[in-house]
Amino acid sequence: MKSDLTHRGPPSARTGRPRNAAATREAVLRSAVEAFTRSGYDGAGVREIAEGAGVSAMMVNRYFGSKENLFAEVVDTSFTPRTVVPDDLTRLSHGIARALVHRTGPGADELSPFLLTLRSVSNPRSAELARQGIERHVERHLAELLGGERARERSALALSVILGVWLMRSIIGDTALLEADLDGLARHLDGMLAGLLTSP
Amino acid sequence: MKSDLTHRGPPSARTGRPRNAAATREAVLRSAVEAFTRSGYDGAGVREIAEGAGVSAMMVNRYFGSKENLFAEVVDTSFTPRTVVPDDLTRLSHGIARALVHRTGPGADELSPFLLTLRSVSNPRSAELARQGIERHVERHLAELLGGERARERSALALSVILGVWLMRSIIGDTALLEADLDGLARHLDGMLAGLLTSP
DNA sequence: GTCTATATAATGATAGAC
DNA sequence: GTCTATCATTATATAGAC
Repeated sequence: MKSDLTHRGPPSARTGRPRNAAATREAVLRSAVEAFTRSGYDGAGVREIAEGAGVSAMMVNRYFGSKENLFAEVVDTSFTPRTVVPDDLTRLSHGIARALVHRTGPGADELSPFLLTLRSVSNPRSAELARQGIERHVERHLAELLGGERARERSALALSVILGVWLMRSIIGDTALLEADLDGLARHLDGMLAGLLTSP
Repeated sequence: MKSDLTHRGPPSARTGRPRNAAATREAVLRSAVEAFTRSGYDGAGVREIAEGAGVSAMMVNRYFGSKENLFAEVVDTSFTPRTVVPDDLTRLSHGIARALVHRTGPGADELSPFLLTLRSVSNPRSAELARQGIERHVERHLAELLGGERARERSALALSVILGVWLMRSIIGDTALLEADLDGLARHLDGMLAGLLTSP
């Protein structure tokens, strides 16, 4: 059957994007961030990712070699902007607690490296890639910010709390946490993190 | 091809178990607990579960209707014995912290409702079933133990910490948490949980 | 009560045309 | 640079024999 260029065809016909390797790669990567964050490593298919980028499924392997390689790049892309752990130490626990409560509420933005991690840990390969992302990006950064003894360990523990709350509120949808008073929640989290983040 | 009863055939030939509906059901359920805990809802297949029980894949749907129904029973089975949250209030946070560190170390037993939950949250259906299991079993129990104001909310927050640590140590395998001094880790966790579990 | 065999759909990856 | 078409595999679920 001949292709109908008014409905199907190369990207230029559908998206206005010209045939361009870099632009296509970028579009696939962006679509992959969304799909993997929404459905996890196993739950997102290469067809779905390709469709989100307006290209055929073949392009995914063309530019990234395999689904696993694509996921590795997605992890780095997703962890690069820091939005939960602030850049300075003043009122660190307070800032993290507020951001955490705010970004795990209903209707919050659905693009977070923590969501990506939580939904991809059931597969050992993607879990390992997520581990590297966490350690190299947020954990190391927070540990440098903290300094003092066992900074790395305290940083990892703080991240455990962040991941646990993100899981219970955003993914599991625990009733008590979703109906809780937001200020009270933030106060509890602030208290827990403060004991961890202030040098022992 | 004719079946060779010395190698294949009904369960009585392989496992010594007689043809018995209740025993077969039980065997499938036990195998399913292991498989879902090891690989999560999407990662575990009915063939694999059936093989672990020494029966054919057909038996799974015969006795449980569908994979999803089977998972619902697995959640209840897995959450029923309480091993992390103790039954009395004395030194509650201390007991939880110690049990948590002990059961998330390398070589710890691999059968926990928290592992089952963490590896099944990427699928919305199994995540919802896990939510019900958490709320009806551990969260409610711990809240009753706590009493006081916002007991349910504080219970859910404590479970967030437990899940977060379990995730980072057992599943993600965070280097800093696996190499950390165990007593120091338990002390930090005790401190965080104590502020949460003692009435505000 | 349990089996083999099959229906149906979806997956990641690849070959070859244009 | 991108496509269509297809490969080989795997998934859950079901039909019918014994």
